[in-house]
Amino acid sequence: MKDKKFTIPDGYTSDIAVFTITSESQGEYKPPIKKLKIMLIKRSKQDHEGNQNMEAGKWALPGGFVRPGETAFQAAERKLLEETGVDRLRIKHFGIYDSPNRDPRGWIISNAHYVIANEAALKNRKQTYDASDIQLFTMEEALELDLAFDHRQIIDDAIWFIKKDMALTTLAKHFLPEEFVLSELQGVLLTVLDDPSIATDAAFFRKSPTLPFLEVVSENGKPKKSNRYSKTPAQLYRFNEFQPIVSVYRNKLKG
Amino acid sequence: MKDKKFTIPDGYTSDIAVFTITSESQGEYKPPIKKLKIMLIKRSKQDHEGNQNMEAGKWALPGGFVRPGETAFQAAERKLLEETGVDRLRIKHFGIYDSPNRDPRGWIISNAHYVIANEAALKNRKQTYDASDIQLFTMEEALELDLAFDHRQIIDDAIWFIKKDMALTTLAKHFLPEEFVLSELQGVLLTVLDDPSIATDAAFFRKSPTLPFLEVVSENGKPKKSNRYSKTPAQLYRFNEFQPIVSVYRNKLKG
DNA sequence: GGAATAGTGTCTCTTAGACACTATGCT
DNA sequence: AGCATAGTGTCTAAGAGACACTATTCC
Repeated sequence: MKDKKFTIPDGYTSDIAVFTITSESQGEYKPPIKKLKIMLIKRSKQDHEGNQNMEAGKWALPGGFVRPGETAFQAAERKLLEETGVDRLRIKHFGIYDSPNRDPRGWIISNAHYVIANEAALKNRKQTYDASDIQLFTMEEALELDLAFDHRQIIDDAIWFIKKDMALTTLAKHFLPEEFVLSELQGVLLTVLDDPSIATDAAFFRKSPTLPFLEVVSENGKPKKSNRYSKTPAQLYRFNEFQPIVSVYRNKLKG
Repeated sequence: MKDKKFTIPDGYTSDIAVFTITSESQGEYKPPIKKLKIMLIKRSKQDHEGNQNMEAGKWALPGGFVRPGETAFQAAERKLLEETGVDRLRIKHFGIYDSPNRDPRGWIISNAHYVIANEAALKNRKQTYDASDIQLFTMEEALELDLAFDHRQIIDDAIWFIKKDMALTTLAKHFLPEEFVLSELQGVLLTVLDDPSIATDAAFFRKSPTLPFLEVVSENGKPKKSNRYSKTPAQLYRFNEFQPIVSVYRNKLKG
């Protein structure tokens, strides 16, 4: 770079809020209790190159510096794998944090991403040189921790984006297996949304089959059912590619 | 900064897509023709400090380098004022562009923002040292220009965000005067959205008064009317603070 | 009266929401 | 049979969409 008349940042990082929904079994033929959780790492004393780590001992979002030749997005993919052993997840950028004093090391710009991990995908998470511990926390737990940098703010914002995307898009599909039963979908939605049309069984079971982005699963021309969460076999559904669009000028509203 | 083990970007910039809706009068007592336009600047040969400017002569989004002690957001406000003389507008961040080869000068990270400018606010726009020309373009015109850097992509994305926010939020209010008539709102929405419930007069005029984020304007206890666009006086409305929320699991959908 | 914009009356069909009811299969 | 989950029947009230109609004002 020839022209240095302007000032350049001291660092460019990517942080990732990894969300999952855990299922706690309530016994056979019962739907499990689902909870939204976020994965955080405990920052170790040194990074994997032997340098002292800032904010060691505090809980933080996985993430780190973007390398040259990389976009923040690619860095997020790489760091997620490096720090947690988690791979092949959809990453979505949702914000940028560039306040000059957010990091004591200098002017560090952070890209915030969120990711939905199927609970199973997190099973092979591991400790790394950068993280002395990795754990899942509920939203309430996470916001009470002593968090590094401005990660509390980032997590707050991430939660808001998850809720918004859950209501406005078919995001829920990333929390579910390919084929699922309506009570599973209901459980996922209820971890984040609070709406009578979802919480009321009669309403939800009647409405769901008409949703254009859901379709029933068939096998040999017969509707495919599962009794994994109930004694009565329940219809299996899957998401199709339909991208719903809503508008405040068309529909009934909630404020 | 003591630790330089990682690589730092060569620059950090803010770009702003300034949108406005122009009104072309069709004569007295007629609603004007409204069009969504974007303000672009023609990059001059030198910047205001006398340095050679990259991509001179091409059309580009207003924007520039973020200064130390500044966030990208604050830089967007400052550059908008510097380059266009436009002030006091709401700026919204919508994306980040950090591909390593997007700018020939090096690894330049750009924050993309959009802004809604009332047409009147753009009236005092001016040429500056950085911009040899400033003009408004329709979306079709803008996407046919020879645009600097990856600004075509950024503009494409900005259009998508404007459409989304227009449908999902009360964004339309920033394109309208404080008090407005339903046909004005309809005109604004139709520049971006295409929906029978908006385009059909009977449907739109019946639905609008029930929208919770709109309220009728009164004066001395009487409904306040205007005949600026019609011979028959039309009711004036304003937006209130209601923030509508929609969900794909509740409402009728469009794909 | 004619033209143009701003609405309203009325009808039909669909949907939301509530509540009671049936269906299935394990123990 | 009892229990828990998965639905359906039926009613009511509200809303969407279509089409014709009225209302106001200027010329």
